[in-house]
Amino acid sequence: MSVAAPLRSRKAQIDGTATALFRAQGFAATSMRELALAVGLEAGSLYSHVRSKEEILHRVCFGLAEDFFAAFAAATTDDGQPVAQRLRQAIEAHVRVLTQDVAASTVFLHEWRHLSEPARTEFVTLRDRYEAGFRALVQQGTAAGELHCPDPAFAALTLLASLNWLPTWYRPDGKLTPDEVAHRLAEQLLGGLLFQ
Amino acid sequence: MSVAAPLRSRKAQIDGTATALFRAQGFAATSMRELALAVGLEAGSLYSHVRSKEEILHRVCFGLAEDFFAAFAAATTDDGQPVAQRLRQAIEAHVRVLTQDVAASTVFLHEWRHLSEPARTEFVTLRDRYEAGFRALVQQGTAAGELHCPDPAFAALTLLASLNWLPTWYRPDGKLTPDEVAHRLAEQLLGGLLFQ
DNA sequence: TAGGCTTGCTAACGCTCGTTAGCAAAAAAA
DNA sequence: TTTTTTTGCTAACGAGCGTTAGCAAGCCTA
Repeated sequence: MSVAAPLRSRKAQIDGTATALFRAQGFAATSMRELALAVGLEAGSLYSHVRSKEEILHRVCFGLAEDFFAAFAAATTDDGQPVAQRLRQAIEAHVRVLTQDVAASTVFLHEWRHLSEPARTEFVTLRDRYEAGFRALVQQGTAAGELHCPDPAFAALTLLASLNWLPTWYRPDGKLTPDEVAHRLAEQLLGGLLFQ
Repeated sequence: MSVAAPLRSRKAQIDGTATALFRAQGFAATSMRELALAVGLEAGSLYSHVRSKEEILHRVCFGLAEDFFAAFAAATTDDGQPVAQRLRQAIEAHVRVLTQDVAASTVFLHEWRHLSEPARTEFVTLRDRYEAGFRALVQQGTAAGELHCPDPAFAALTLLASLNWLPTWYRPDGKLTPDEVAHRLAEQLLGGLLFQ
């Protein structure tokens, strides 16, 4: 039995470090030698654990996509409640995934462009399907008279937009817990800023 | 008098083409040879018009920063009106700058990280100062009882966040004019989605 | 017409990139 | 114990990078 068993496998450690570097500098501006140094290996040694640089990006992007879909499904399957409530839960679920791993979220949101085909197209398709889920909720809510907006598709788009800038400013060590951030965001987006 | 005088100077053409490439692929993933090809020159010839690759990025980032400051100032100097109205105008002004040149906006929002010091720090300082302008508006509006939010700083942050995702989805040839987009966004963010 | 700036070319510089081959030690499996 | 797998190293590959030097042709000014 090894005395100091690694908490994470080397592969997971490489993925995590790469994610942090991709976030800070971008995929293209991060070299395998840089990654190796951060992990404590030589450049060539990385390839004992990882097939290529892009494979890491692929895993991060599609891994997070799964997280988003799972969270959305869990938040919206309860059909008993009003649509607005389910939308609120979907918002909070989205924020929770974002805050859970800010680095991975940033990579998911910005670095997927560096995937080569066909992964890139596959990713965009997933992304569109996820957005369609939000759009459907807003549409149902509007139809049911629970929400008011001139254009549900537009509203859904800008709603997600509001959430997806979060990784650029959110700090895990800030004074608000992830759940508080999620709640306030949902409150502000659904209720608006105007006093009424 | 030359028959086919260029509409833009070569330098402006290079800046514009580079901006489009930086937007589509990122600064680091765009090579000077690629840029030269897109402009119709050889790689070395670019340096007759441009000092370095980073100089282009610098011009784009700081140029747009000026645009944002100018638009914000013009939108908020009229002290006669209520704060909420001035905030609405600031939002619409921000959106107008974003939509005016989506490519440059995207570079401004994402690629500034590739500036080297001291330009990078200088840029971040400008960005912070701009955000502080919005924060002050929201704070004044809340103090005046025109806006209701638990945390003005948080609200200002997420307000700008909502706007800054726009370049990722906005299409100039879409069915909404820039002014309509600006108006709807302001409406939705200030009024919220909930029917009330 | 002469001089100097502007614009663009070709060729090359030193450097870094992602990745691979070949080998050695350690760890796990038999 | 022997064998196999895992992990890591060094060295190097071909390619692409940003940038520069040196030169030629075209243009404006005098």
